[in-house]
Order: sequence, then C-alpha cells, then structure tokens
Amino acid sequence: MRGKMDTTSGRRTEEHMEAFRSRCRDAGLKITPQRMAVYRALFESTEHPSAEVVFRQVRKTFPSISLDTVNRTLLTLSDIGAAFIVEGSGDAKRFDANLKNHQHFKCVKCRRIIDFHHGAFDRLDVPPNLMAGYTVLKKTVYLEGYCDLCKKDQNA
Amino acid sequence: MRGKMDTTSGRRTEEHMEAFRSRCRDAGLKITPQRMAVYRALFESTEHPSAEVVFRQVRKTFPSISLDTVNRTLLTLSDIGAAFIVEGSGDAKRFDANLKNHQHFKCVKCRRIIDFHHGAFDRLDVPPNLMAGYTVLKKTVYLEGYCDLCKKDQNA
DNA sequence: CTCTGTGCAAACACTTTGCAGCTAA
DNA sequence: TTAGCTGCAAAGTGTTTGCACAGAG
Repeated sequence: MRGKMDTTSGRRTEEHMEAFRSRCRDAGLKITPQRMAVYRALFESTEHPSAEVVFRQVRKTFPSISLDTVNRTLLTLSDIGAAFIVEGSGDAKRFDANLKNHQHFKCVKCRRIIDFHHGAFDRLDVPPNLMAGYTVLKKTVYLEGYCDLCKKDQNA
Repeated sequence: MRGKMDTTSGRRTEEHMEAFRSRCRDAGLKITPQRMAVYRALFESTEHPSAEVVFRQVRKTFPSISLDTVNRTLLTLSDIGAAFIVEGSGDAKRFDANLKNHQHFKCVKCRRIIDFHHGAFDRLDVPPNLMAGYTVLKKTVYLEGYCDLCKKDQNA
C-alpha cells in the first residue's frame, strides 16, 4: 500500500524522491525544500488531497510554507507530469438534465463536456470483492482530451 | 440530437416540460416561471452548463432572474432527480501522484477519493468512429457512492 | 550573480446564507 | 392565507496574480 510504512516503503519513497529530483532537473526546475516537501506529502498520501490538505500536512514539518506555494507547486507537478489533477475536479458545478445512459468526454482546453454513448459502457462490471463494504451509486466512463473544435485550432 | 430543432423536438420538449411539472407536484414544489425557465434552459442545452451559463441563457427571455435563483434551482433539480451534477465537478482541485493505472471511487458523503484497480478497466475500447476528430488523452472508469466508513455511519 | 521560486496581500470566481417581500396553491 | 420561492447583499471558500525579497544553481 502506498503511504503505509513497511520494511521497504521507506527506501521506495527515497527512490521516488530521487527520481523526482531528476525529473525536476530535466524540466529545468530548481530543487527547493518546499517543492520536495509538497511532492513527498502528495506522494505519501493515498487520499488525493486538495491543496489545502497538502498544505496542512506539509506545515507539520515545514511551518513557514505558504498555501500559495503549495498551490503553485501542485500545478507545477501536473505540468511536468509528476502528478495529475483528478479528472473533473477543480471546476464549477456542471449540470445535466439528460437522464438516459450516457458517458462524458471533457475537453481539457475549452472545458466543454460532450455526451457520447457506447452501450458496452452501460454494462461495466466491478468485481464485488473489490467494492465489498461500499455502495456504488454511479458507475461511468469518463474521457478527457481535445474536442473536434479545439483540435482544429491547435493545428493552426 | 437533444437541443436541436427538428419537426418533433418542439413537441418533445413540451412533453418533457409537462413531465417536469408533474415531478414538481409530486415533490411538493411550486411551479414558478423561474423554475420552468431554468429547467427548460438546462434541458435544451447539450453542453452540461454551469450555473453561470444557464443564468446567461435564461436571462435572455427572463431578464429579472437572479443568479442565486438559478443556483438554487439547479440544486433543487438534482435533489428531486430531474438533473444531475456532472461527476466530480464542483469541488476543489484534487491531486494524485500515483502514476500507475488505477481508477477512482469517490464517496459522495465524505468526498474521499479512493483508488481501486481492475485490470479490465485499463483496457477499455472506445469505438473509433465514436471519437472521430477527437483526441482522447485520458480514459477512466469513475465510481461514486458511499465508502465503507460512511456506510457504517449511515446505519447508526 | 542571475533568475526562479517563495511569501504576502489583494483580486477574483464560485457558492452559500440570512433576510424581507412576493406569489403559487 | 401561508408556506415556499425569489432577489439582494454579505460572507465564505478556493484560486490566481503582482510584487519584492530570498535562495538554488
């Protein structure tokens, strides 16, 4: 389990930190204690934390860090591919009056959300043992990428 | 296509509006012009609009409506099941440093996002004709429901 | 030494809440 | 008539930006 301490996870974390330092160098980013602390906190968490949660965690060992730095660092991490923004999060609420089965494609550029429908995606099966103790209310396939319009613009 | 005008869609929209009125009555909600206008705008849109976008649309035919009413009405619509909040939207950004293939389960109560992994979900195929002209960068299965902890609380 | 990164503060965007008056039933 | 709904204004939450100083390379 990521984030749990066992005999090897300490070493593995250090390996990841080293890999992260390399990645920073490759991307031309400086290796600052704040950057390292934010990455470590994110990496050691299993909860897909918001900036606020990372901030509270990092501040335990780095009291002078600011929330802005955490915010900026997390965005930088996703810029260089060391982290992701969880699909869909971070936008204003979006509403949908289409009650029929369908799936969503979200354009990462213009943020349009486009319906599509693929019958096989209505009938996904999650192994019951995987979700033991959980109640699944909604089960959907979610795609992100560039929509037709934005793809055209990009070639320009 | 929802939202497009053809020979029958006008009638279909009116059928939907009538069904919506029934639903309001069943739920004990009053049938106000604002409520109808917001629902109609949402229903006629194919873009999964935010409250702001619905607001701008409704204001064209109902200039005195306020953004608050639109916001409240949209939430009411999802309360009675006449609309949904698009999965994941409406929260603060959430970050993830797990670069391995995995899927997300989000608890609608405590908002935790929990990783799970089901190999079959790594290999979903979208029919190419469905996504012609689009670039798919990310393809994932997204579940929502109650997590183990919140499910326990609910029984209490 | 230089230029990126950081911390602070202000601005911004979106949502929620309290309240007084309005209106559908 | 009256309970629910609306509009307004203020407060709350999360994010972004401009700037001056600090520190990594």
